[in-house]
Amino acid sequence: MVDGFTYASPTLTKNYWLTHFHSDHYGGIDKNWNCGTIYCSLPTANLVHERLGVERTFLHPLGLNTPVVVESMGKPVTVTLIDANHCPGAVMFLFQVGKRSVLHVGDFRWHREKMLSSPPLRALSLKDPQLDDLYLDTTYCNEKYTLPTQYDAIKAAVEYAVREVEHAKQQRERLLLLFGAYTIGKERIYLSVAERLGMKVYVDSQRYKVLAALEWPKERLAMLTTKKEESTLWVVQLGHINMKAMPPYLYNLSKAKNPVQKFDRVVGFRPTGWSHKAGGSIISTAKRGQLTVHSVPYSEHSAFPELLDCIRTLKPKRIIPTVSVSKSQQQIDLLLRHINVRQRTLLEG
DNA sequence: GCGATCAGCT
DNA sequence: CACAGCTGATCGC
Repeated sequence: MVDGFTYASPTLTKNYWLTHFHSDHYGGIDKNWNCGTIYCSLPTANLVHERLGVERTFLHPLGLNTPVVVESMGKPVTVTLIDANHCPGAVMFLFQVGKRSVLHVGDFRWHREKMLSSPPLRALSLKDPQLDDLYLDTTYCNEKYTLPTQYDAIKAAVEYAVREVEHAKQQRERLLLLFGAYTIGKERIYLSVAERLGMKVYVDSQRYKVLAALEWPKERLAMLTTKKEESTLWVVQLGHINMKAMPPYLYNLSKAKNPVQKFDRVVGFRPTGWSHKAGGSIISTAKRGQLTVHSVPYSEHSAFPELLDCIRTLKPKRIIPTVSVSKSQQQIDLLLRHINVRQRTLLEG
């Protein structure tokens, strides 16, 4: 049972698998969990314990790229965790039972070089026949979802941030940079900007606790501060990066009766794959008075061309979509149609 | 007044 | 609309 905790029951199975710590995947886990062992990565296990109150005895963290054997329903199952290139701690599960192999990607952003650097996955890509079942993150399973690489999206965001800071310096403006993020996810974009600008990153104490649970190297954790005065680069929830929620950030947010203006301009960065328009520049910008919002098409899900490369590489016998399951058949048809068109083109060419 | 659950919103 | 939540209303205690 992968990411299916709302269906959990002690009679069903004792082995549960959690791909990553996002609420739509861990739903069903709470502090009273007692249905069996939850296997996951170490960062995910830390968060399930600290944020959801599950006892460590129920949590079984596993390392990456190292096959382990778990007894399930009287049969030995070999399982390998592979980095999913999604949020911190996110993994894919490769299950092998006898001759049968199943890959559940959880949520993932396919990256050919990164993923084939995992020995078990590279071995799988070289075998023939390869994979029986592929449980696929079909979030962007449509031709219209072509996204820039994460590298290019981050590069664009860094350039915009540098330009904003230089402009503010010339104008002697007090500038606040805001970066939207989920509970976990979207860290690379604000860490890259902070590194380039030589700034610390302000996070509130709750977010600091979460990020401190991710087993980061200490130099990366040391880029963070929980004191607002120590940085003008702040991380806030994604829902605050809009014209309605940003005005309060111009002012002192304390409970003081008379708010004191602290900044002349607030510039928010909104990292989301949904904002992307084909053609034109990578980042789109909206301005109103002292507020600016830069939408950055930075995604932690695979774009459509990446999904095609994934299935061409792994050649699964069967694909099972895990996102917007109501249109699952159309999603598979679309993938297969593109694969077939490409194969025909190659043959004719 | 508290937590759990759910509709509504972004 | 999707994702990954957050806010506010309602319910049970």
